[in-house]
Amino acid sequence: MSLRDRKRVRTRQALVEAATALFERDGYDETTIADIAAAAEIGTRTFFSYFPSKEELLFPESDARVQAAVDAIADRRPHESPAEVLLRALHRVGDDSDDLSGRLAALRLRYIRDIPAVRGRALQIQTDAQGEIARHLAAAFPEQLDEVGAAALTGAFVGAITAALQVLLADVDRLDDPAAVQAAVQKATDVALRPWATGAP
Amino acid sequence: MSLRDRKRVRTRQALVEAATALFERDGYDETTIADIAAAAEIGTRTFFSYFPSKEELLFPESDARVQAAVDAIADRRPHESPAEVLLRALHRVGDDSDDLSGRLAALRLRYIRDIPAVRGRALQIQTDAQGEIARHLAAAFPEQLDEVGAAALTGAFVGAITAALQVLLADVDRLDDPAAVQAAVQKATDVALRPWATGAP
DNA sequence: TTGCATTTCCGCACTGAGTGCAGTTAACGT
DNA sequence: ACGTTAACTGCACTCAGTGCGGAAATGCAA
Repeated sequence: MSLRDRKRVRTRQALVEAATALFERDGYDETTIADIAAAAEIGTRTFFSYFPSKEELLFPESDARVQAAVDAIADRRPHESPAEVLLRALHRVGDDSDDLSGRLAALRLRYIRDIPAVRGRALQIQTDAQGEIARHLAAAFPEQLDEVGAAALTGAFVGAITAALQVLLADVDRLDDPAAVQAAVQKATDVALRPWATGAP
Repeated sequence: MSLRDRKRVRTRQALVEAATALFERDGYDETTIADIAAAAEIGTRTFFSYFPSKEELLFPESDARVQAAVDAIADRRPHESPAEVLLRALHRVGDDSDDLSGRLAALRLRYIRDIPAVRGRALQIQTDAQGEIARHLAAAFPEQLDEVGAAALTGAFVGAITAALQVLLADVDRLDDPAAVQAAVQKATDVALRPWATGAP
């Protein structure tokens, strides 16, 4: 890894940290990109060569989570059903929960609730990830699933979990308490997947 | 209904029509709010007292569809299960398909696919509608569903249909052909709900 | 019709996100 | 050490969206 690359990674990291601190101190809307860039000691214009928009600062590693799910699908054992594999994949994403502690994650949860632009972006990312997972799932089970069926199955699981989680998190006032959030995630998956737990299709 | 109110409705309508025409002619990004306001013969500033943002022009009656679903839930027959009622409600939303013809609807579908800001807003609206429907469903079946369970059920259905539809619409190049779109919607619901069709929970 | 209150309209000035361009700086490979 | 390539950054710009204050239109009562 070259000096250039290392520097780039370091600057990117600095931007996320600066943004986290400023968001915590002043709030999302009150923090401008110019502020963040200044705090990370780069020019305002340069910010946009690291992140295409302000919202993206809150989702710095969304690719890695998708990758984890895709890997989980690839690791399937020969006798597993599509639903079982998908469940394992989604579980692995949820377990990526060093992400649930962390100040940025707490901010993210709060802003997904409170700030429309962030919620919109989060939903987009989720939809895209869902599509990617569905594509891999279909590829892994060519006999049992076509693209549409895989999308429907994935959409049902993700939709159920997300919707349940949204209700549960609405009541959590301390979004920076990892235990509370983790408990909500646990309960959401339990409730959402109960219908499948008995007689899985 | 007073003159004031009638005028307001007329102006709102004029804005949607002007926007539709300009979007069709020049494209979404190339059309500015100033253009639209000018075409509807109001000041640029006044636009924002009719719509809070440019995206909103594409969703001028999202409330009505939610209301249709809520009404469908209220109309339940005594023996119906939550899933059955929900299915009927979602079906009624899908059948609101004078919306599938219409130039605005075609633009909406295209832009949901192609323009991130519009996709984000569409997902937000869907999520909110989903939550509203789930709340009413829970209220209609207090013995069988709590808020979380209702959200999960609704999320599963909507998620499945939406995901299936997205795959199917990706292949439709003529989004302004109501028959093709209607067929995709039909197939999406069929595929998505097949797992429930047999042994419904 | 007149007069007054309320609502709507709309110009102005402003902030902040995001882009294109062009010049400079810094890292890279040789 | 030197030319090449990529990154940095200031500048000028467009556009979305907001706050404010005055002007115009509408509603209502006398």
